[in-house]
Amino acid sequence: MLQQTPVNRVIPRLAEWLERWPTPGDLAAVPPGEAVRAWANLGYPRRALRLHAAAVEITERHDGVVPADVDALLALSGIGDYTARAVAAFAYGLRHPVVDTNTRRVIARAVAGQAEPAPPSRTRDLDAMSALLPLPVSDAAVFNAGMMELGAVVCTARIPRCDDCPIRAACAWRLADYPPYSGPRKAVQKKFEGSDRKVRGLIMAELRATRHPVTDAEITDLWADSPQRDRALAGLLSDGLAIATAPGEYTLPQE
DNA sequence: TACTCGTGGAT
DNA sequence: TATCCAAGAGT
Repeated sequence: MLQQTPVNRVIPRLAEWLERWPTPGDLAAVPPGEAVRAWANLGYPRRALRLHAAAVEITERHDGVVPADVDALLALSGIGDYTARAVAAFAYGLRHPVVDTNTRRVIARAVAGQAEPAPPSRTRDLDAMSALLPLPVSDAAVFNAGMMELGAVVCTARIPRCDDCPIRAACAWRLADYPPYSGPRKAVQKKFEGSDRKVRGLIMAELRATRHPVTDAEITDLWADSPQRDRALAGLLSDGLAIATAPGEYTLPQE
């Protein structure tokens, strides 16, 4: 849920989710569409599908217990470099570097003296964090969490609160008098209004809103541009977020 | 590598 | 109002 989604938006949804499905086996026992429906408006609904798939994989391959091994975690659906190490470090207390967008920014500023991090690089990011990680196992997990929290609360992207920063005296960016970012510009995010994402979101909201099949006519009412509408629906079918139960009738995936 | 994938709060 | 950007992953 936290992948590309602010923590405060996740918290209430996570609470509902864990009450309904306390274990991977509980989630694996329901159709994937139920996970997509409960995902509600968290965004990127493919994550719900992958989380359900991971629950099935954990149930079948790991006796229903979330693995602690990073490679075993990486093999699960929807679990990548960040999430695998976050689970190993925060759920199991193991000593692994955990690098998210906040950590990358703190390292860029406090260590490298740059206003913004370079584009994410698995090798460079993990190496940089490994070099900072305390040796004691119990300290490592706290440090991982502390770097993320510092970036999320104090060393923020837009307006960093340097006056409140506990490491301001040692910050390389501050010591260099806040030089502006000079590296490669990150790709600008495309406009959401009028985008395929917008149309996919409209169709998904319709599918979530009812347990009856949604018809072509209802989907047509959602968006006027038919090529774009067709493209969005085809994409959802291809992703497995929607299935055709009959010609011109669609639901969330039922198995 | 570059692109795609939702949604909504903050500025 | 428009832009930014958020505990990334898959292809």
